[in-house]
Amino acid sequence: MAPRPPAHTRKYPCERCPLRNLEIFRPFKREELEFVSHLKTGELTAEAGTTIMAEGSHSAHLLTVLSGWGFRYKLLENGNRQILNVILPGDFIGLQGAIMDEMQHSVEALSDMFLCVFERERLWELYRDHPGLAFDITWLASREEQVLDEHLLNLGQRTAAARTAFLLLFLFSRAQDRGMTRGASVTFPLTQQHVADMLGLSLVHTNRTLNQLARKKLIAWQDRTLRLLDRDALADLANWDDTVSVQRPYI
Amino acid sequence: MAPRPPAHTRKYPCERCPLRNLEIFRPFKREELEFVSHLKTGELTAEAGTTIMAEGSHSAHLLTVLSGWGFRYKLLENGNRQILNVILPGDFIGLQGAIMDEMQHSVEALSDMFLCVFERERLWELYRDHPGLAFDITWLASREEQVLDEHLLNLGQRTAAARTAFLLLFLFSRAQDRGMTRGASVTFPLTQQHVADMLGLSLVHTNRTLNQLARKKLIAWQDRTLRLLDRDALADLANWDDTVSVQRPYI
DNA sequence: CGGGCCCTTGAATTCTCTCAAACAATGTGG
DNA sequence: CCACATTGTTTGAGAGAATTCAAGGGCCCG
Repeated sequence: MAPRPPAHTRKYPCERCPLRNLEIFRPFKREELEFVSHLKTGELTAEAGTTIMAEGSHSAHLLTVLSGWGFRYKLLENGNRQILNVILPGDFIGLQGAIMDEMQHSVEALSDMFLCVFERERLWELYRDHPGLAFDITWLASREEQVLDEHLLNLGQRTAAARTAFLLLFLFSRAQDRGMTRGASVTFPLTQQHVADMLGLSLVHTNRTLNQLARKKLIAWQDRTLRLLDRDALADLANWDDTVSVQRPYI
Repeated sequence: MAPRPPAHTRKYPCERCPLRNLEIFRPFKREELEFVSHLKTGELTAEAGTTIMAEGSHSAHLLTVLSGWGFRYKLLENGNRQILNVILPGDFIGLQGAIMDEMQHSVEALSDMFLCVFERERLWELYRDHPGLAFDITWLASREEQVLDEHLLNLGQRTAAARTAFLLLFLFSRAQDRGMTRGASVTFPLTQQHVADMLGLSLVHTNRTLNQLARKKLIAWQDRTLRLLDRDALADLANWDDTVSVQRPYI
């Protein structure tokens, strides 16, 4: 990472952060905005397929996603991969690495991504001087915990079809909150292998399950575009609560 | 919960908190101890089998476990239960309810438990006046996230035998850190149904898998006592990293 | 003694995986 | 423009894993 460039060279100074236009994100107070702007040390572009953080490293950076898709994962010795969650705009990356000693998972870009870079060392200043922001970070960690709880329930207790329906609804509505959908469609950068690795299913079985959902006209997925054709039926299949998304903070 | 009793009626005033004797827990600074003592509003005894917090409620309390075992879980409409994690001394309960609007999971006591009660409303004071403690809370949330990541990997990518071995090692070493083991034995208040609900396996299959581990002389489990007979073989089976536990904070 | 809870076992069924092969779409270099 | 490699999807078939259903046993407690 280059040393901090003058703020005016930033593509997205915090005052014009693209996330600020989305209803899903809670607006900053003025002094918080100033502090976050001061915390920011750079910007990062990652091409699809790039590893952004590696398990075992203790990254010097905290990142906030401004655009694009990524995912967090862990590998087993035998090469099996478990995708832990998909990462979307507003998500905060690297907290584990900043708080514990090292990252216990890796992060990879699914599409080209644009990210905001913060110095890990300054996290302490944030806790000391901006309890509201500290609270926001805890909010984010707590929300991620909630999501993981839901995924655990999904893997442990649902059948392959329900599990898949749940995942697609989950990803779609997260994308929707971020203005990345058009009607019932999203540009969807995952492959079936990613879905399989997220659900703990084999690729073959994932394929058959997806085709089964497509045959029943619940979804259509071609050319990197996912369409939810019958959201109610999907929600029903997956026991999905269609609760309204509340505003969330970001850093 | 009774209104705050005078501090001297406490069974465990914070200065004599039983957790302070355990190496696994990071000691407080003096002023932190004072503040936490002031934050504490009571104590709670829960009998085995009691529901301590219910999904959907927005509990007024934050709890720290002083002794005993419990678990967090979610239910599906069909009655299926996913146990998300086991709760042991030092664990902090109810953060989700305090930060988001309501709890998305329930908590039940596995054995008799003794807990420390904090007023949820005062959490904000903690963030405002004690950034070190705020950081500790984030640490705990972040650590729980890490554990959930590991469980997701466990459910998604390991076979029943490896999954079971992993869980037993996980629980045993957590109990060990808290001084609850004697040699290779723990008093283990879970039933096979709990293990099944934690691993996403049926009771019958869990039983067969446990018996298989017992037949291979890796474990012995009778009379609420679990013994790890061959920890190396278990670790090998489960791809277990026997990393030394680092000190953790508590509130 | 009866009821409840937990563990155990057998048998049949269903789900999911692995192996193997083929196909489509895309991009590259010759 | 074609041959070829690469990546992602699809299908069939057989094997293996895990589930369900059913029943019995042990133990504790009222």
